[in-house]
Amino acid sequence: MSRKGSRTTVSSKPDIRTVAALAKVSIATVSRTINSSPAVSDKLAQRVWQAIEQLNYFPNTHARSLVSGRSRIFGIIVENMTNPFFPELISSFEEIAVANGYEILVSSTNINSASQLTGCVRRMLERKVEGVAVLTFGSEESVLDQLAVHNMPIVLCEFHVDDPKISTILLDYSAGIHAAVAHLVKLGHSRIGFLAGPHTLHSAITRLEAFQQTMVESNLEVHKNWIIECDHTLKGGVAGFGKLMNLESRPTALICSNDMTAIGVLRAVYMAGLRVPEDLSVIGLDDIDFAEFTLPPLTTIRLSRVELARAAFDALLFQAENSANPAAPSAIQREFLVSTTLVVRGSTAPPAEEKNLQG
Amino acid sequence: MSRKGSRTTVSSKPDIRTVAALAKVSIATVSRTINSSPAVSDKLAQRVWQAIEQLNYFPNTHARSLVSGRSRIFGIIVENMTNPFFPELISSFEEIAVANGYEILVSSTNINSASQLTGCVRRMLERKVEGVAVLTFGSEESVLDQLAVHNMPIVLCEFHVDDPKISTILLDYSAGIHAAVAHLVKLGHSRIGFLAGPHTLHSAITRLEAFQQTMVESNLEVHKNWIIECDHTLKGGVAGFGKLMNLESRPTALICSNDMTAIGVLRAVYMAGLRVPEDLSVIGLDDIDFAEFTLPPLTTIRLSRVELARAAFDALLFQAENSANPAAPSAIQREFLVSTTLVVRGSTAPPAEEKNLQG
DNA sequence: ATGAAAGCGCTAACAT
DNA sequence: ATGTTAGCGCTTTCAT
Repeated sequence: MSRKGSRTTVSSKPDIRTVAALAKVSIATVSRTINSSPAVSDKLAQRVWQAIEQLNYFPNTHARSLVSGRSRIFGIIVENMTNPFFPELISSFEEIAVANGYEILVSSTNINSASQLTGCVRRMLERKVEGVAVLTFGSEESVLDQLAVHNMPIVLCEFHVDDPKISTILLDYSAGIHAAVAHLVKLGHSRIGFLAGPHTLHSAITRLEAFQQTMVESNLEVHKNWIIECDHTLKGGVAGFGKLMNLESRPTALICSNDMTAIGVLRAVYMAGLRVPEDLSVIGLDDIDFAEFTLPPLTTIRLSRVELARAAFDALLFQAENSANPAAPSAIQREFLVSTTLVVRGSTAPPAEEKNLQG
Repeated sequence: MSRKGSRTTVSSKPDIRTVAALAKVSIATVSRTINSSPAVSDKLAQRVWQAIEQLNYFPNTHARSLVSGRSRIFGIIVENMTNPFFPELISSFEEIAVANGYEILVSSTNINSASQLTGCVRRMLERKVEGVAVLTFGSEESVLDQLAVHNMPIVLCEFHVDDPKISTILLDYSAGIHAAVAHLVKLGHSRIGFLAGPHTLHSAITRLEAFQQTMVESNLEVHKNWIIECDHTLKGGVAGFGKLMNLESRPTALICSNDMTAIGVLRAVYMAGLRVPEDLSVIGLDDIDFAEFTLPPLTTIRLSRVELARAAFDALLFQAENSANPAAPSAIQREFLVSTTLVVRGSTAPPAEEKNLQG
């Protein structure tokens, strides 16, 4: 037993045998105690816990995983960390996972790069994750194929896959977009444009379609020129607004496929010498933390990260428990719904009476 | 039941024995091949790789970790995911780690909550991480003690700890802050304020001290009233500017302890009906991705996430290799330096007095 | 209710 | 250069 400075060092790492010896029980009893098996008497359990505490013992998860076949790790794949939506989502997912005794393995590599994708899948497989949340919002075909081959439980957004191991989270964009359009109409807008996400992204298409349908239902005209494909980035928003400025006839309000695009628009409007919301009303989608602090504060359609993370985790946990327990045979929940709500802030106002964008 | 009797089907997950059987070699040869041991003949190695590919085999990291004592996981602890600096930092760290065959275990729990802290340390210990990067920038005493007890290799920022297992990353704030002050002076400013971070944070104090020293060196007066303690958040920036507005005599330029504070100031200035940079020049610190897209684009002192992540990873890897290899005895690098540079954008300009401004 | 013992899939010592 | 074998620390039958 050595001592170093003021800090006492643990002599050597205790294992389950050390604990068993100190508690004067078998290692099986220690294992049962750790795993809260009801088959341990209070008396022994207490002795074991005391020994564990005294030795500062932590079970080795690698050994546990190896023998039990359960790693207690979920993978989570996102495309792009530069959009704060994803860190926020991961953070929520992590919190829920940890609260449930799970660890997460994050992969944020570019899904469209074949080599990176293979590496990402490989990491998941090697670490023996029990399931993967593919939160790339619709650019996941390739990763899906690779994972599905290995019979991996998966949860993804937007669309259904006919595989009992794959669950789906449906995002109710319509509700939020409907509220957004209604909000604009109430303010007096009828000339409403939409800055869409990349058409290669399922979710971007779904959002656009929800907008179009809402417009039709609201008896509002959808100008083709006012629907512009952007790429869900700040720069994309700037570029999208640029295209709009080149038009002769322009909308008085703009709904953006995500907040990053909307924030880019905010900036581009400012650089153009115009003002939000006086000259143009802008609505985002996501409600990232920053949205509250833009100039002006962004009116946006909230897509709850917590709800989404919860749904993803539940889906995966159901699958994992199901796989682990042969008793529970089939009918597990494989579809989850996440709602959206409008959050009104300062980037929307009635349209200018006299002048509009062509001031 | 016999050990591996009916394990002939390709459908069930292949293990090292399956590969060995198919390649007609021993499992040791398979293991050596996987680990690129030079002691395997090309001929056998090729047979093994072929079998691996054919079977779609992935080694089980839990088994590897268990027997080798090397988990190939590094922990990373950050305080607060709402500041984009940290996701960006984690992302860089992850990329470097993965490129080097490591996985990362992120913990973003609140370090000041004792229970959360214990949980976080426990996770690191249970998953047997080989080292932990404590990137909380100076509020880490408690986590440090808990980890150090377990003789865990650690890397942290700002300050030295007299422990061979603990490495330090020194951040050269002075360089960047010096450049920032020089930039302001050149523009004609002499009335420069500083929105500091929380005084409980080592890095915040270091930043403030660097500012004060730079001011003295530049023969500029440091007004006590112009040094305001904020909390490194957007809201903190808003509040900090509010305090400044209550002063009779105000600075014409403001350096903020981080970008979030600066962005908060940008917003508060706008809400107060004033303008950046005409009425107030603002400089941030970090250069988060968003800084380029604020209104106006933020002049800021860049603290490279990539450099920082690289330093943290290297420090940990040195320690891990050192621990694993008894041959390499002592003198490993335990100090790393990360530089800062000024990035001039649109939030700085000559002070109003020097310009011919209308109204 | 408790313990003894058999591995989980792999690496590393030791043999050859 | 290749194979044999003994565990890594734990969970889980199977006995008792």
